Amino acid sequence: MTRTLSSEINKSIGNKVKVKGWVNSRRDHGGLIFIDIRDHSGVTQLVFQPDQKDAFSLAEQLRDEYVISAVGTVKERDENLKNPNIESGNVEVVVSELNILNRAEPLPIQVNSDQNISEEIRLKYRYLDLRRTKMQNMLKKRAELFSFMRKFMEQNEFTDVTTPVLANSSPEGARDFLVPSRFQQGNYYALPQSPQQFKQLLMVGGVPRYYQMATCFRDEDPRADRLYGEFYHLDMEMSFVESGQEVRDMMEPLIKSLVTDFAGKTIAGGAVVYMTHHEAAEKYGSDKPDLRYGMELVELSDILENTEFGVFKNAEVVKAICVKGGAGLSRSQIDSFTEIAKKEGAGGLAYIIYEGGEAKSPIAKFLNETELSGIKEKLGASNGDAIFFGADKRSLVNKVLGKLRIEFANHFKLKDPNVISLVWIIDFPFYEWDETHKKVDFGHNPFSMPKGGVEALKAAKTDEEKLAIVADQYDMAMNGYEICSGAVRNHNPEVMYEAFGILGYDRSYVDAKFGAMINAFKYGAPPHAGCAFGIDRMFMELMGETNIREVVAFPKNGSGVDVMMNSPSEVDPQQLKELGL
RNA sequence: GGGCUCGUGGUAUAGUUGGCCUAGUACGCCUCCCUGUCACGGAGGAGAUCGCCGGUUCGAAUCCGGUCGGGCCCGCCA
Repeated sequence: MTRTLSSEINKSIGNKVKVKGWVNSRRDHGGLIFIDIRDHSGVTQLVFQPDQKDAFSLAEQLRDEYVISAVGTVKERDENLKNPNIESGNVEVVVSELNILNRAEPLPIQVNSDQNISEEIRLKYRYLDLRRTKMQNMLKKRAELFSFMRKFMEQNEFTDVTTPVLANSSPEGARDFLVPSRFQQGNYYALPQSPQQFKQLLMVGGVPRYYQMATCFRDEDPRADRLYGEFYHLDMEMSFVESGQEVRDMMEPLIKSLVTDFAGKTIAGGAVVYMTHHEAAEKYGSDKPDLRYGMELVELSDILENTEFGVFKNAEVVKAICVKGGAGLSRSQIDSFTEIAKKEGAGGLAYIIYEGGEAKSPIAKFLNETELSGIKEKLGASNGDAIFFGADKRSLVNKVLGKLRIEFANHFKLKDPNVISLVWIIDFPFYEWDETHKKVDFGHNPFSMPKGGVEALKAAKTDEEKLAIVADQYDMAMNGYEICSGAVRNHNPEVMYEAFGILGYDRSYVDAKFGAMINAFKYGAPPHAGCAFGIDRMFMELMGETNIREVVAFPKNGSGVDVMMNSPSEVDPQQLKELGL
């Protein structure tokens, strides 16, 4: 007699079976006891009758979450006793022999109900939380995802290479986790923020196509879409590639297939959209736009060229978005959107509401007829809609309206959960303006290749010219989240020196910080490019979750604490002594 | 580092313009009854100094100050 799973029990009518699992619920009728036994595959009803005296009296002791094994005969239920709500509802196991494998105290959280439980408690008792069906499915689905991605990479002849977890601190980027060295006291390893340098060195090492399900470590404040501490990249790199297009063409089929085949959802507009970084900022006020809904930012400079309205007249740019059905917003709702705009840095939030054939607006009296009709026409507004304005510096207007666009989409529930928006954002600026230090600095990582190569770098003299340089660098946005970042890498030491030189760093700085890479590039580095997908975030979106901790077995909380394991924790002084600390 | 917000039996919550609160409800837990339930049902019961400290007041879950913890956001995340 073999062990039978709940999901298989329907096939065993008339057979003697052994089932093992947890007591999901009990219904003790005095002279008849029902126990729902749960295993990873589902739930089965066990019946205990008084004629099986030993089993029956033992069954009276059962409580929720006791671990049991039972031997009995699978019986088809009478028609009126079938339960269509569970997979095994047509049968039940009439038990002749019961074993209590382990008892359980009353659980701090109920596993067999859908009651809301605070995340704090769930994380503290994660091992119980994971028993819930939803979490069981999540774990299975996540394993499926990893397998799905691996198969794709293997089919395309990528070589899985594991890279060190004890690595070096990177000079740019996020805060590192440091590991003190026992041999070299006073020196530290750092856990890698990504295998960036290793994978580029693999290219130099003659690996044509590399990939890895890489653990990345960053000691930065978490968010709902950002795990604390560690997360997973689908990291890949290809050699003898000179354009980002080759990387995107390689990976795009995987992502599309993840949306349709793996998640069973639809791609917004049926295809992956291409957009430059500049266009994304101007049309959507974001470098990771969600294209499941419209509300594009529309520039009104031409219409308002000669406006008398001071706020518009003095602004660098005036843009607006049209909110369909926005006329239905209440005064207090508009106020709360105004608050959001102010929080983003706007002075206020001007609007026009089209209602009953009229344009109602606190600013209408400052605009003439031509301007009013021009605005309405250009935004495509009609009765029942509302237009919201941004008038300020261009970057601020884009940011504010971009944020409002998302807020309105949430308010009007425009994000279809069955549709996934995929956008490649290309042509990222090579440098960015660092407002904190009032200087030009690297926007992303310093390893990208500027379009136009070393000549483009040498030609740029002013800050403005430097900021206009574009990198062959690209992101993919999924439903408004950045899920991938990649670039054609800079494999030429001279370009590397020049890229840093422009920012005022001399050769010795580059040699000191990126010695291994610079050295390697001197010995025949092939041109190469690649990218990395944030697996956890992508999985979250594919599963329709809004909190990334929902799709990870054992996440840290917002303070970087594992409340179940109690880490981080103090260590034995002897351990510190060995490390010279 | 900053902003917003939450903290009430094991769990989820009501109460939060001070007194009708001796803190209500649901699930869970305990005892008893029950041979067809499947969110079983019925009867009874235990369990909370309302995160913590201090203050205001005749009176504080409720107001004030501080503190601890959670969540969301800004900064940060090459």
